[in-house]
Amino acid sequence: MKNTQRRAAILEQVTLAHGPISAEEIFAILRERFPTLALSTVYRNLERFAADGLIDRETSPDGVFRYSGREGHGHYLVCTQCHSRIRLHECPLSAMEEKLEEETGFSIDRHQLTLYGKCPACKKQEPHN
Amino acid sequence: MKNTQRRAAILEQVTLAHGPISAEEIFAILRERFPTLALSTVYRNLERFAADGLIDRETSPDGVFRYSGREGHGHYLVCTQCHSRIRLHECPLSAMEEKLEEETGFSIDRHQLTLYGKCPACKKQEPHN
DNA sequence: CTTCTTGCAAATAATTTGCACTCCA
DNA sequence: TGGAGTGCAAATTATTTGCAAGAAG
Repeated sequence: MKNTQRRAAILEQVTLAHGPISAEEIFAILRERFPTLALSTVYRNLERFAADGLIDRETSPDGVFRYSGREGHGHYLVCTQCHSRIRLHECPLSAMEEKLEEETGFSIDRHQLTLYGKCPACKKQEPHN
Repeated sequence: MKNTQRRAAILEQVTLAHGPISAEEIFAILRERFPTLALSTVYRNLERFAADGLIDRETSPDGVFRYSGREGHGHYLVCTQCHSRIRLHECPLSAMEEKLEEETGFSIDRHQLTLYGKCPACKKQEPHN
């Protein structure tokens, strides 16, 4: 894997991002620094990183791929209205996984958990209940 | 909401399905019974059902929307190789959710949890480790 | 009848791919 | 220099939408 400026910049954005980030979002950010950057380059690198296990890929509820760094496997609580996000620090699943592996014979290698709801600010805005 | 044959058949497939099922999959099944059925009709009805809370929509790891009936909120353990699926009967999150609502002020209304790994059969097939 | 549904075809949106050119090792 | 990396445009795939015709209440 060669080391190019764009490749490094893409990976940097993933790890810099506050939470899971999409190819388009990275593209928008890096376009300023690299005016000729192609969206396909972003996709190709992200897929590469994910295949090599450098980053994680997940699908957000709107059906878009989002990538996140591996600085600690994280789960999120996201607001369905304003998309604000809070990272959860505990992962209640590690324990459960072992038990499941025994019960089912599967070998589990990853899981995705995301919780959806309304953040305090958005709750206030709609008293239509 | 009017009651049409196709609408009923689509909903039936969702509830009949073993696990989360896609629009294309439903379309393929129902095409035999309704040769003129349009894929857009399947999508429109599924979206309608989901909006009305009749069924749940989630995104599978390949980025495709999959719909599932609400006969018991369920989580799955799916094989990344053969896509076989096992439904988990316990949901370790209800307890956690309450605590999180207090801590964060969010009101949580749904969550998605899926575990990925290799099923026993597929593990055997690849001793390339 | 009158409105909700549907089929069909065309429009979007996200992602992937082919190919010629560029740049790092 | 030689192959990995990139830009660009075109191809795919999943999903959505407009509109005229069909069926349900």
